[in-house]
Amino acid sequence: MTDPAALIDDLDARGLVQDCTDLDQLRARLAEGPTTVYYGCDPTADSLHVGNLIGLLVLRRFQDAGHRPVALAGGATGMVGDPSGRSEERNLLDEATLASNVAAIKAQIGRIIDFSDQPGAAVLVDNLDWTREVRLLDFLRDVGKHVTVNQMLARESVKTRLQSEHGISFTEFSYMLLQAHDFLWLHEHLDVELQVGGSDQWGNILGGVDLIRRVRGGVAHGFSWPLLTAPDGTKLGKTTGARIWLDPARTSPYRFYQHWISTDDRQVRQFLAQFTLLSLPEVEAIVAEHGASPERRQAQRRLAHEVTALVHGEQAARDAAAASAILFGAPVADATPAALGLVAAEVPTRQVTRGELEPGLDLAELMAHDGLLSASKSEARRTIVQGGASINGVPAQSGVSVGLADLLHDRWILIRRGKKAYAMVVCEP
RNA sequence: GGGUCGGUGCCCGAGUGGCCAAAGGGAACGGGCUGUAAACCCGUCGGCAUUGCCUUCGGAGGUUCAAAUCCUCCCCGGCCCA
Repeated sequence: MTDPAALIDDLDARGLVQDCTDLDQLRARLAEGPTTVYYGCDPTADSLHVGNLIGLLVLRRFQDAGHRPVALAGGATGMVGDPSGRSEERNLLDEATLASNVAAIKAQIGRIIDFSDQPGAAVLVDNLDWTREVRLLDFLRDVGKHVTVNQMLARESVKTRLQSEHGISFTEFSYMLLQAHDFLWLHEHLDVELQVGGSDQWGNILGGVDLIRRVRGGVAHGFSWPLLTAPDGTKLGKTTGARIWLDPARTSPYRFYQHWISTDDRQVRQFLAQFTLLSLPEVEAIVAEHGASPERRQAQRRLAHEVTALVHGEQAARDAAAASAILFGAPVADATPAALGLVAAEVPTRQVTRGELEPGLDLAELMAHDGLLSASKSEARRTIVQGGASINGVPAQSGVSVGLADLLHDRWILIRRGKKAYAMVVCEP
């Protein structure tokens, strides 16, 4: 992508531009030469999730186009809590938790963006570094004076919360000022001229753009991409537990891969464009091929491979694909030891000894153990009663146990719940 | 600070002394149909246990044979007033 202006067109064509301060002005600025872009995420957990992946990939696209990305881990803003997209006040995290979260997140960001020591190399910052020492009076005078409460109240996220019975604390209300201050600081110290974020961040981004103009008389840009939606276009219930994490300890590469495999036809083009680094012509070719025979799920397979490789590496993506082929393909009983070993590495496992297996282990007990496949024993039992559980591919009856006789190749037992959830019992010889 | 309304299961929300593990909706989960899809249909949806038992309705006490429902105090929030 040698033509700098092409970057914006590319982002636009990928459906990544929802709002922009001034698209033409931004194009013109990018045409002048390399700039510095920033994207931030708050360390609310010890891992990022796929929602953050879009932002990291946008930074990556800028980096690939010759610009310098700044990734911000919000050690300070995380202490306050962003009210955007939230119907209720957040629980505050303590400083130690936040610090370890920031460390974990930094590692994940490093896998998507290149921080190596080269000209124009990416920078990773933590806003706690410059926010911790800010004194309250200075902040009120230097930042607060430039913003009217009238504007702040007009914010959609604030309005919603004002109308809700939970209200909004001053802490969260102040969040937008902190983020605006971040942009200002980055503008002054790292020459950041552009902030990007999901559309829920649009108000916060504009706050920073305004602040920079008022305080420095400087020009800064911002744009946002649309938030992920459900296949039918409705809002995604993001508070539900269905989050897909980048941390392999939270979401195994196999589960991660499967998440993308399950993509709805209606969204597969969008996801290929937004979650992979494939060129748009490639994406269109894949989509066209998929359209010709959707039942083959070629687009989903490619999507799953690309994203898994980006986050977990090429080998992990291949292993996940191989494991999927076994679990959704040939009868389990025919699987080779090598294949089963691969599966065992990709799905949740339970180690047992021959001694434990000898008298037989209750299936429901096994499925519920440490949440292996079910949240509770009752839930596991229900699944079994409903015919949703199987041992080595054979539907399980209520009350059955697994024992030494079930071992495949004298080592493994494959348990399935429903159509997609697998776990492996591993018996060390 | 005063008045007033409210805090129910993952979420929303009914319930105002026993028939309440608690209506209804959403989410989620299992089955059917399929393409590891969508839509649709059926079922499940606090926990443990083979009729049953245990823990839940902001928190702590109390009244009662019996409380999510009544009383007291406390915590949290909305609205109005100051």
